[in-house]
Amino acid sequence: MAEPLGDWTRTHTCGALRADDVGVESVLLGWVHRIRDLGGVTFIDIRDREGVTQVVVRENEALMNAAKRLRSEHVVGVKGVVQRRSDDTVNTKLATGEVELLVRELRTLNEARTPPFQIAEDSPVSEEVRLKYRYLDLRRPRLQYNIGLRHRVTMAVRRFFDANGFWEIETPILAKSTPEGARDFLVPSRIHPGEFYALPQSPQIFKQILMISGMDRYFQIVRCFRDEDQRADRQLEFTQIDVEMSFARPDTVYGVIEPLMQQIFKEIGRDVTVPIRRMPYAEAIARYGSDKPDLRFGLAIADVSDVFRDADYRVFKEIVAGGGVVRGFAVPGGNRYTGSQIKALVDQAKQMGLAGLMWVRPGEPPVSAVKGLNEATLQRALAQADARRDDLLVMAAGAADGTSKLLGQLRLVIAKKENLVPADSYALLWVTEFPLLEYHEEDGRWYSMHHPFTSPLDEDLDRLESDPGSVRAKAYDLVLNGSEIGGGSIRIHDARLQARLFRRLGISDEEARVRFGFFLEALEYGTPPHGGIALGVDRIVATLAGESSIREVIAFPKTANALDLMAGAPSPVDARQLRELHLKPQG
RNA sequence: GGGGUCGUAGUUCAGUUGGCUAGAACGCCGGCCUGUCACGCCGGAGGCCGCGGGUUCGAGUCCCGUCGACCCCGCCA
Repeated sequence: MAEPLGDWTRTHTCGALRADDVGVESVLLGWVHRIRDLGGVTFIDIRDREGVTQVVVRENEALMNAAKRLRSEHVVGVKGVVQRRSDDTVNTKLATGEVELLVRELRTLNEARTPPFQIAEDSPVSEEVRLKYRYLDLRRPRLQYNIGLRHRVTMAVRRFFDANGFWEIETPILAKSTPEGARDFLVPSRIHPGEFYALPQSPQIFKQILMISGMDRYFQIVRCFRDEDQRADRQLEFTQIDVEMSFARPDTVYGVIEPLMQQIFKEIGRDVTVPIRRMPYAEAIARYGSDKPDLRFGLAIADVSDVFRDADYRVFKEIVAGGGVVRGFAVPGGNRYTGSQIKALVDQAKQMGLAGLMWVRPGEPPVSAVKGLNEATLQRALAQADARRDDLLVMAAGAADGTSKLLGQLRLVIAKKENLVPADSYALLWVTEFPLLEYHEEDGRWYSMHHPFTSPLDEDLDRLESDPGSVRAKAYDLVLNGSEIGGGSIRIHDARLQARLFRRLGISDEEARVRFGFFLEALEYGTPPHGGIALGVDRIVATLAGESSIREVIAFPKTANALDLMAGAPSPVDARQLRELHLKPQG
């Protein structure tokens, strides 16, 4: 039976009491964490967000009876006196473990049904059950920590930007659809039949306009929406730290974001060394087969094409002669692999799409999968790939980017399988000089790799029409442990260049006007050079929390199937609502 | 859109080749216990084996469909 709180005021949280408080009268309010009923004495652990405190009920029959009726997760208030625990009963696992509260009054403020899973521990529970009872899961230590960490990170971000002259400015959630890019979430307009707002995929155009508006330095911790399929690191709605600066070069952006990352990592007690390493996109692809290389471990890919240009191995020789490459990397400790282990590796590679995987085992003489290769060739390959005595060199041949990308995937698989990823380590990296454009075979046109407002590198600009694939952009990604946690660019601030780029993208002047007319017009009213970046809060916090899914750092996430299992969204709506919005169900 | 893993007490799981009267641990309920802190001890309740079909003398187990969770590919300017 629930009792009123009455005139009780909380004097301490459940994480507050210390030896200094002995003798103090205290009121604690919280949930029943655990009960240990020993017959003549009952210990109750009371929990709130700040911690757990042990309270003791004894000697008072009415209190003892009341305590008997308590169950896990009931909400209680206790009033009593703080007393020191005897030396042999101090609990060093609790921050409050030197003291306990001797209860004089007990109020059951609310009862609780038996929860579907244990709250007091992070015992394993299926994600389905956890998501349905998210409010209970959020009480457990793991999510309490994660959500608290997220709060500390976003607060650190706000403090940082405020201290550095940035204004937090809100941009519309009901925005205009820009079909380029991800699928938009559409919101039907009641007032304008047949017309729609779109939820922002990012506030890109608005923040650029804010630069035109002379806001100079902007940031926003902002929700973005993309109606695409989910992943462990992707939700329909996610949160970005959106940043834009006037008069910025890439270095200006790095110079702001690097100390920001230092502040963020401080929240988990980690230092970040600045400047953060930088690597051009082309190198990332060649050496790691990825535009977001995980640099917590080695296994860098080496090009050994030269070794095979004239070697007695027709397959590789012909590939190299045809403009292809031979690339590979050394697997640390791979020299001790048994034949079946190597076969498993080769099978793995084939499954991932490599035509074949050649291997060389160092030794005197080296042993190779391919017969007829002379020792000198093998030694040269081993040396070129920097393979050590106990390594195993694996190589593949084919087109440069494709081969590296597949080797890059193999690299990740092997690193994971061989435990080569150091626990508790963080590797930050700027990937720079992304290509401006990429060609899509399906419709035979060029698309922006980042977005159509990205500025080309000045020195590549004259190839925009003649060799668009070779034009690099003033675009950069921030990579943490092989995960893309941010991306940005210097923008085009010249209306003529912007129009030229739209033409390159096959967007007619007419089409550009319909889609971005207001923005193109704005560009003509004195746009400062500007640029910025957007960082993924969910991914950053997940990595800092050691979580592999961003669902663990979002209070109310959706499932991979885009459902909110707790609230039951999405759901059908009344016919009346549809009518007001001028919508008709299909079929 | 495609591929993979999974679905059995409240929870996490076990359940050989089809033979089950479906088990364990934790949780839950009752009792005992005056220094526990994952308290301990004794006892008890609890199952549409996700759902719908099929094969079979017989299905938790095999087959088909479906729903749901997770992972991956496509997709994510």
